[in-house]
Amino acid sequence: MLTSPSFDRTDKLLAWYDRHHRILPWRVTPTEQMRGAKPDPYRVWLSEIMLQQTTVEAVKSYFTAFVERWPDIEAMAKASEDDILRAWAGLGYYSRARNLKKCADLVATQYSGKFPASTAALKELPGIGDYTSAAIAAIAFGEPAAVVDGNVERVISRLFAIDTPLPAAKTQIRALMGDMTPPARPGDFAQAMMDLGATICTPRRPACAICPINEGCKALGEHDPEQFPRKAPKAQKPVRTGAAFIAIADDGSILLRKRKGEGLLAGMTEVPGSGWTARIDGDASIEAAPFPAGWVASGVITHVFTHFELRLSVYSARNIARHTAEDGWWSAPEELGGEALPTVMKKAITAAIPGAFKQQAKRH
DNA sequence: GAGTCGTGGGT
DNA sequence: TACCCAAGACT
Repeated sequence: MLTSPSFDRTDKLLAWYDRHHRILPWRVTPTEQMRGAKPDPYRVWLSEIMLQQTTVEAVKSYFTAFVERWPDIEAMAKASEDDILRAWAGLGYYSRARNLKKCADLVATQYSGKFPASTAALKELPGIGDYTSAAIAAIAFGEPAAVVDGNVERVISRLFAIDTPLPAAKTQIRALMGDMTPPARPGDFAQAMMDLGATICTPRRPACAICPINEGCKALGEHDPEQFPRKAPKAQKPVRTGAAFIAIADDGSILLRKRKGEGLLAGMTEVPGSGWTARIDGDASIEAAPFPAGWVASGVITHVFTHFELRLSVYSARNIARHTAEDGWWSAPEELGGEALPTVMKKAITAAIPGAFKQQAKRH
């Protein structure tokens, strides 16, 4: 008799997930769910925001620290945005942290501390778009939503050998994902597709021989799976220059200030510098100094952002009197690690003060 | 649809 | 080395 290929695939993938799912701090395993445990919408939401364009390994320690400090939405709503930004520092894409706080406030006040359960309502919340709304609805609330992230795009574009390049193919991919998603266990199915993409159907050298749904994979049968998904070539990134000034007081404190606006690194902490942007070079010379002092060239650091590369000339001066600074604040050496300093700023400070940030060993 | 928005790891 | 890429959202 005829069997439905899509049902076969869905069934096989769920069976594979039951045996081979990754163990992750935010995940409730199939076994735990069978014993009655349910995913906490707050933890699902927090993990999904952190995971946007960010590797699982990078997220783990941040997620653990966040849920320890803010165990529920009410706790996070009580926190200040600056507290959130300090805890988020280093994870990147800082608008996520600002939207995290906005969303926590909204859910706490407008939804009585309970996340709305549908993709449509979730998508209205700040920082929650097509992917995240579907992921939360499927994982936390059992809605059979089509969860499409980069992994799913890759898996489906290979299964069906989709020649349309991304992102134009996204509508078609979402429809196909919707067809495959089962009414039962939609959250596990979504996570199964993502685990498959992360561990088997990888961007390069996919392990097709051990793929649980390799049967009927069009890319495997007729093409080179590695050639999917098709993507438009990306533009090269320009190189920008600028200057950063490390003003050091007699007790070792460093002068910091807060970045304004809503764009790059908005709301984060920085050292004084020239006004570089993604599009415009800043003054890389000592003339950009915030005030006269015995500035000494302390090297040039390079930092690569998503769409441009920044070369910062770093200058430092010691024994600066505190009243010299007109704005900002002085941060003592032992407080520096707790500031909302993005990585590019930590690099600049380290160029002038090699021991400023003692790296703590990561446990694996 | 195309830009903007971080960072670290892998090849 | 110089790329590529990772559970995208927002404008």
